[in-house]
Amino acid sequence: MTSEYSAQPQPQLAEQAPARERIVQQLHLHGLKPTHQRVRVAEILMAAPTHMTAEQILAEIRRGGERVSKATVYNTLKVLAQRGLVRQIHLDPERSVYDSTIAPHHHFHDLETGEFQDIDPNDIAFSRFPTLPEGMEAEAIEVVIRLRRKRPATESA
Amino acid sequence: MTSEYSAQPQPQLAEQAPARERIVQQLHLHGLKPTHQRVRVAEILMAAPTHMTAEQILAEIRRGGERVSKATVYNTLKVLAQRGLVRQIHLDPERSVYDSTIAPHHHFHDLETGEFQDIDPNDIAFSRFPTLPEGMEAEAIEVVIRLRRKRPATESA
DNA sequence: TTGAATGCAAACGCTTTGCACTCGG
DNA sequence: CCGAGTGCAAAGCGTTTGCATTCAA
Repeated sequence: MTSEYSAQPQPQLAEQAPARERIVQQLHLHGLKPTHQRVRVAEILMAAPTHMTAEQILAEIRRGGERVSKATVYNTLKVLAQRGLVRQIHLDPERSVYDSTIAPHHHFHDLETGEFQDIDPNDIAFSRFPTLPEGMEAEAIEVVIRLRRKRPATESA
Repeated sequence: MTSEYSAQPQPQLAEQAPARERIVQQLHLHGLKPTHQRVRVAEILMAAPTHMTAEQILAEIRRGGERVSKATVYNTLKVLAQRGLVRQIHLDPERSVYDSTIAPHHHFHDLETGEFQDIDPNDIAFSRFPTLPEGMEAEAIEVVIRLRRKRPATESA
């Protein structure tokens, strides 16, 4: 039950194992000092395509007995998002969710668990699309499909 | 520069003038005691298709010199949304926005002003759509087009 | 060494809640 | 009249900020 799946449009990464080193490199490349805390945050979020809240990441780090402050997690996530290493999404009413997949894509939103799941951008195409307001361009097109458990209906035919 | 436009799929309302009375009736029909404050909130939000935050509605009521508490505006909006008279949308990172159009539709989101604008559901159609997860059904399909002012690019051709 | 990053707690902005007072039917 | 609704202020929750301390280079 690993959470590895590789359907996302990512450049084929090298191996997964020396993840920490790749993270350190990426942070460097983006002008960020790879401190212990930053590496941990990035590592947890970017290990596989997922959607996590700041609190979840905080909990995950502390679960391993390591020290981090809430502020650092929030600040780190903000910086990672600013530098384009992760993406902050605003589809949850209560909190920000960070998405490790930065390429454009869409989401299923399970209304019962609150969880998000990626939809491959190739699985959605438009046959009709609105004219954009004068002088504007689309920075992003986001489709959210809010899901509910099908009510155990009467099976007719 | 009135904000009236009627492209929305609403049942053709009677006149617009005796709005207050219609509001009072609607509140009654939904089991809500039509107090002065509730009528004002509903009136402001439901006068025309718009998107407003609780603070904007509060300000609008007070602008007319009337008394309302912030709590009442929030509570009223919550109740109106629960009863299906308005719709609460969660596409803005900082706050809830209330939408007077309850029929399913989509949104333009102006990233510079933060404003939302409705997209007629007929202006969007899918030619490819993902399979929903087993046992789930789509409660809503929301498309958000995040807009940015086109940068005054070089006019080629 | 030394500026950048961290930790802690206080501050913040939006929203909800507790409780006494008031109002609508 | 009497319970539903209101107002106010305090509490809650997610997130940010100020400042002294610590750390990576």
